[in-house]
Amino acid sequence: MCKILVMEYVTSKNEIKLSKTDDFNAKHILDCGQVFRFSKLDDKTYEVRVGDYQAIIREDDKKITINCSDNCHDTKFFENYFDLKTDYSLIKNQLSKYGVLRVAIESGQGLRILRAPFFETAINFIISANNNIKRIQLILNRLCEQLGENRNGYYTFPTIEKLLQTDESFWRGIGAGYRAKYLPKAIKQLADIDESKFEAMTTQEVRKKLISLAGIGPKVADCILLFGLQRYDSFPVDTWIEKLYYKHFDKTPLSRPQISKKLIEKFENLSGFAQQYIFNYRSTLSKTEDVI
DNA sequence: ATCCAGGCAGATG
DNA sequence: CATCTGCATGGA
Repeated sequence: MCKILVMEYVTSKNEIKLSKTDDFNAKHILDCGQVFRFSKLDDKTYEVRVGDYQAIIREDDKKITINCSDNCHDTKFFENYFDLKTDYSLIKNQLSKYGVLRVAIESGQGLRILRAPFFETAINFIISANNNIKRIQLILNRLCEQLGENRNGYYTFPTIEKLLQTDESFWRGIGAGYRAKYLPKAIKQLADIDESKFEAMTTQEVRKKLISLAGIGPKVADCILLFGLQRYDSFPVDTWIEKLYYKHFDKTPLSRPQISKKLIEKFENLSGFAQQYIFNYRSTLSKTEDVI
């Protein structure tokens, strides 16, 4: 048993228990487009899969329980994945000074940015381009069913070795569409990257490197930076963020990279967190609404 | 049936 | 530098 200062939680074997808190909400964590391999099992239970591992999250009246799959051996992987040592009350306080964010923060209580593995995140977001979340999930589930391992109840994410063997027709076959033609190339390029070299690089330098890879442009790079490399001075701007920007920030037309730049100047090192609260707020957009 | 989704690559001003 | 076009697929 161990006890941590910030968000109180205890661990034993493969289980994490935290008292009911405003800083952990499975729906908000999973349902805001940073991760795609998850399922809602019932009203109080979610399952999330990442790499070789799986976790079951149960939200009871007074506590939240995270059960990690046996192959985790302990709870360390998911303690890190859910970033349990980061104090979100601090982040929320800082961001609340921006009036426009208050409602988004309030409605996104318990949202957390995951510390997802770099390689898997890169593949996920190459597939995400000009796609929708449902279909991204569909494609990734097919990928794992075909190339991952069946661990009695869930499929793992394929190894790099397996992915290096894929060709364009494989990706077409699982519904990746036109993204199929650059996925095999991107996988080879990603496999050649030594992630530890990023540590000495600025966010802009890493971003430039990512954009040089097949199928990765500014937006996908920003998602990889934020979710896979914990670069919180990133602000991915997709169609939803663009609409919300015009609705809540400024009507003046700008390109997406310009919107991103402007919002990073505003939110600085908390840009990524601000971005997720805003993205989580996208459900408030009605489909017929005229946004410009 | 038409539109759209966590956009990118390549071509053209 | 900015802007324009083609691109696969499945759900609404």
